Order: sequence, then structure tokens, then C-alpha cells
Amino acid sequence: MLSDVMEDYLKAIYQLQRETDERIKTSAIAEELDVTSPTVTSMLDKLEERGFVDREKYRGVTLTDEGETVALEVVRHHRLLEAYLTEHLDYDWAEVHEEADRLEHHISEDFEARVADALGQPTVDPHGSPIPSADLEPPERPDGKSVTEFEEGDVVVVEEVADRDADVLSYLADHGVEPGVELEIVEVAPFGMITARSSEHDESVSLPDTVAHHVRVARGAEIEQ
Amino acid sequence: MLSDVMEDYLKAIYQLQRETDERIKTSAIAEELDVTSPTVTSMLDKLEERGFVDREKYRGVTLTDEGETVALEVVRHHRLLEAYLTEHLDYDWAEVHEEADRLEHHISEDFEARVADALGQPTVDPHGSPIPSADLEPPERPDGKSVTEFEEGDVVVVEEVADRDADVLSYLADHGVEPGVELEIVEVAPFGMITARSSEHDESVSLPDTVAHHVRVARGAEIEQ
DNA sequence: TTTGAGATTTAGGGCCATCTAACCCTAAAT
DNA sequence: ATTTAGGGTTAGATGGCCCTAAATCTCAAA
Repeated sequence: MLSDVMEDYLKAIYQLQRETDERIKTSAIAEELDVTSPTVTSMLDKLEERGFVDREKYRGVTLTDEGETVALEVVRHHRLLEAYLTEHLDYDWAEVHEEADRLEHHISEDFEARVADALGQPTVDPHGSPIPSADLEPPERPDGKSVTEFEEGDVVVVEEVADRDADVLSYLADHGVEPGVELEIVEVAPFGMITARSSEHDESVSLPDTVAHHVRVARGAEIEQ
Repeated sequence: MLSDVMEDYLKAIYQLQRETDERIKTSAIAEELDVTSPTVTSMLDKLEERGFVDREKYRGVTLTDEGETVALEVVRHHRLLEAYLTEHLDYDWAEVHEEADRLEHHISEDFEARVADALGQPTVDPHGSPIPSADLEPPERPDGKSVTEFEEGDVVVVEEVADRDADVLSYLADHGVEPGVELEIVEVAPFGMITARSSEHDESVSLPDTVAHHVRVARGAEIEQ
């Protein structure tokens, strides 16, 4: 009824929408999915015709409610799988993303339900990202902010580390940047790189802005303004 | 590198080859995969070109060694998944086939290995079918025979119930026809239907020949000739 | 030995998701 | 108000997998 690829586009648009508040541009989707922009344009035609996106030519798209529901379903599958793989199949935090990406389109509702049961209906995946509920109601925005919005001296608690790519996640995991960990921001370099110290590991990590952008944190307890 | 669909064709050819000893005909593959024969012909062209099948035009195909290796990999995935789903996700014997069919093409080698570990390197799936080993060496033919080759009065032990379709499997499970169960053949009707009594359930089952053909059994202990 | 029923292949077309090349629109800078 | 750089869309092609219709082959029966 709805191809894997279409699901991928809807999921990509959903995730880009979580970050910007603006209409999502063709080029952003193209980059996210690693295809060319004409390919995106023609897919947007189809998605619009099917009622999954609202479109203004030359000005990008937003998801309709139906589009968002589909995206939430895919995201739910993805995050449940990530949680299941780490909890029951001994996968490492950093490795689960690709496996989940391949499986998310191919599991039944029954499988989804059984996995959720086995995990006790979790609400957060191993990267700290919220798992959409089974009714697929749009969750509200998490109130964490990107670590890039803080300054030298701030103490923050990691809430979520977006699951983009295994190498980056491995690096972060190796240096103790995981959901729940407290970080003190040591330096913000002029070109955007952030250096932080983890309270647990007595070591500091440097995060180029592209990486830092995907680390969401809440203000920590120690330095309350 | 090799599409899901190609894998499906190789798996289908493999499974048909287990049953016949002869070259596999276009029409048999078409029926197995529910596509038309011209579709099969053109896929066979591609598979031949890629070296996965030996072909004689108008006379069917056989798998090459490489083709068989691919098929064994897919079958291994399928049967490991079936075993995992029944053991760890509470699936019923009869339900696992379709789920495994969708997932078998989308799991990594890593996933395969972890599932095999979690199950303790099983050699048989829940339907009694052998799971190809990780090295993908062709297993020898099982020596069980189809229940259709026995006669009234024979006592047999079920070894394998092919996992074709959920409804049939449910019926069999409901009537106690499962791997390991002993059956006494009560009647062989002239049109091929077999009626048997399970020692455990004190009940008899009737199996039309199309169903019976997929129940493999070994001669039982009680009436030794 | 011929023939014809039934199976197989060839021919030609469609849909999907992708690409490159060429054209067009938008918005910011002058 | 004009220009222009950059991104978006259109046009046209490709490869994968499927189809129907037509041509061709095989094999067993007459």
C-alpha cells in the first residue's frame, strides 16, 4: 500500500520538522536520504497526491496528519527495535541504528506489539529519544535544547543523542556522552566546537558543531542561574 | 548486490529441488512465487547471467553452487527467525512463517549470529526443518519420507511439517500433528486423503493429499517390519 | 511419424525509484 | 528595479520487476 521508500521520505520529513519549525526543503530531504533533488521532487508529487504532505511548489513541504501518523509508526518501529536489540540481543548502543533502519519497514503490527511487551512498553529508546506511543498521537516537543545553545561553564545533563551514525555514536559512547550523563562545558571554540568534561569519566570530549547539534541536553543542577 | 526478489527465486528453486531431483521448471517457480511464467523466464535469464543457476532452455534450471549458497543463507535466516520468534517472542508455531518471510532478507550477518547465539546454535526450526549451518555447506537429504508413502496400520513419527501456510499449520497444530508426535495411519482414501490418529490427543486427523505431502515422517517403533 | 496440447520464451508495455541535463523560480544583493 | 546565485522542477533515460499477447518449442498420444 505504501512503499518502504515512501515511508523513508515521510520519516525523513518528520525528523527534519522536529528540528526547524519551517517548511522542509527539497534539498534537505535529498541530503537526509542521500538522493538527488529531482528524485525528491517526484516523490513529493506522489506523496502530495496521496495526501501525506502539504506542498507549496518551490517552498517545501509539511506533513499532513496522515503523513505524520505514518512517520510516527515508522519511528515507533525504529526505536522499539533499537531498544529490543540492545536489551535482548546484546547489541551495543552505537550499532543498533542501521539494523533498525533495515528492519523497521518489515515488521508486522503483531511483532511490534510483542516487542513492546517484551520491553515493558518503553517510552524512550537507548539514545534517549522518545518512542511514539501505540496510538500514534503526536508527542509534544521535548524541552531539551541542543548543547550548542549553552556556554562555557554551564553544567548540563544529556537527554538525547540523535542516532545518526555509528562512528559518531561510538566516539560519544567511548567518551562517556550518553543519556543521563552530566557534562560541564569547558570551552566553546569560535568555529563552534564544544569541549565538555564528563563528571563520571574524568576526561573531556570535543564535539564539532555538526555533532554537538545532535546532543540534546537540559540545564544541570549545579549552576542554577 | 543481490535483490530481495532474486533471493526469493533462489530460495524457491532450492526448496523445489529438495522435493524432486529433477530440473526445476519455469511453471513450478511461477506457482511457488505467484508470478507469471514470462516473469520467471526473464528472472532466470538474469540469474543465469550472474552464475546462480544452470539453465537449459525449455528444460528448467538447477542451482549452481553459488546459487545454492545464497539459498542456504536465506533459508538459514528464515529458520533461525522462526525459532527465535517462537522461543523468545511468544509466537505460535503456526504464525511465524510470514513474519520470517518478510524479515529474512533484511537482517545482517551480525543479527544472524546474535540470534543463533541466543538460541544456542539450533539445528532444527519449530517445524522440524533443518537449519543450514553457518558455513552454508549443503546438508544431506533428511531420510524421512512423506506420510503419503505409508499405508493403513503403519505407525510413524512426525519429523517435519513444511511451513507453507498458517491456516494449514494451525489446523495441524490443533489436531496434534507436530514434530515428535507419533501417528497411526488409520485410513488411506482412494483419492489420497490420509486419516491418522495421534497417540497423545485421542483424536484423529484427516489430511488431504496436498497437505499430507508436506508432512515428513519416519517409521515408528511399534510396528517394525 | 505426425500432430496438437501444454509449457516456455519472446515481444512489448507499465510502474517505481533513481539518475543527469536543462530549464525555471525565488530571494537577496546591488 | 534588476540582476544573479542557488535551489527547485521538468524532461527524458535507466534498471528492476511485473504483466499480457503472441510465437515457439517439447513430448506424448494417435
